Amino acid sequence: MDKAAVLQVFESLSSGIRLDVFRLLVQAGRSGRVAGEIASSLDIPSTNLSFHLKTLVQSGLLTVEQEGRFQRYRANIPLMLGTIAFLTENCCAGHPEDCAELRGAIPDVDAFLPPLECSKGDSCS
Amino acid sequence: MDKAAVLQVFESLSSGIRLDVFRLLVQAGRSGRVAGEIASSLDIPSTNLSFHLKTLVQSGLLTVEQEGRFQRYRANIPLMLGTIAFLTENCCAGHPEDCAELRGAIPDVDAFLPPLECSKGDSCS
DNA sequence: TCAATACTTCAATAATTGTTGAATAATTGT
DNA sequence: ACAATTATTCAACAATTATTGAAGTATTGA
Repeated sequence: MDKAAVLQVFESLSSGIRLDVFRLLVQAGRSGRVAGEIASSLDIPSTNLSFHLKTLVQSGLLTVEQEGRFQRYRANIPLMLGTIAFLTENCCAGHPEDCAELRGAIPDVDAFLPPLECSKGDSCS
Repeated sequence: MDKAAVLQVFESLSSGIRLDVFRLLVQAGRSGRVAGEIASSLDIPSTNLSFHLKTLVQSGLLTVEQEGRFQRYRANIPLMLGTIAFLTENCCAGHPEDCAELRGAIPDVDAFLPPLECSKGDSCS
């Protein structure tokens, strides 16, 4: 897995619609969903959904299989997890355990989030 | 960690420059790097780098700390890993082991990548 | 205090992405 | 064969993101 592949994965998850689609399909598991089901679940015009599905298939995060006149989409979870492996490669100069530890047990992530972003004009520092 | 936060993480890694910056800092570990070091390592104009660093800090993937006139950036690895936790929530309708298994041991991911994308006009099917 | 250094902000512009409706292709049931 | 269904492609347009150079802020060392 090279940089270009990883970049495609992130690009393909960097849209609210595509993130919703991927999550829906992760939850659907092996049975996946056909395009029309996705469109009605998420209330997205089919023409726009097609655009986003294409992006997700190109990155490899989704697979498609034809079923008569339906197209069945499924999530590719291993690719997702492998993307993290790429990011944590050669981790932590001299303290590789900083990554290793974390790969096993995923902690309470909220503690690592930054404070809420101050939006336009309001004086919070 | 909610959808908006996860989306920001993916948006902030969906640029080649930002992906390079994050990887550089993952490898740097606890010592991080100051902005100027990042700029010269990756050969990016400082004004453009600033733009990308801001994006990464806002998503939480990087932290900044002032050091005299320098700004020291560090990668936030737990946030990265937590993002995956979010994606694999409620996984795999009836077969949760599909995710659970994979969370522990990360497989040969290349096997899950799609065939090379055919670019404009060339007849490969 | 003054000049040099480190970095960021701003405004203009360039480049890329997302959305829509109309047209198209493929498949099924009658 | 025909009409209905499922989904995709295309071209126009809208919206968002990225890049640059000039100007600005803050810190340091002389």
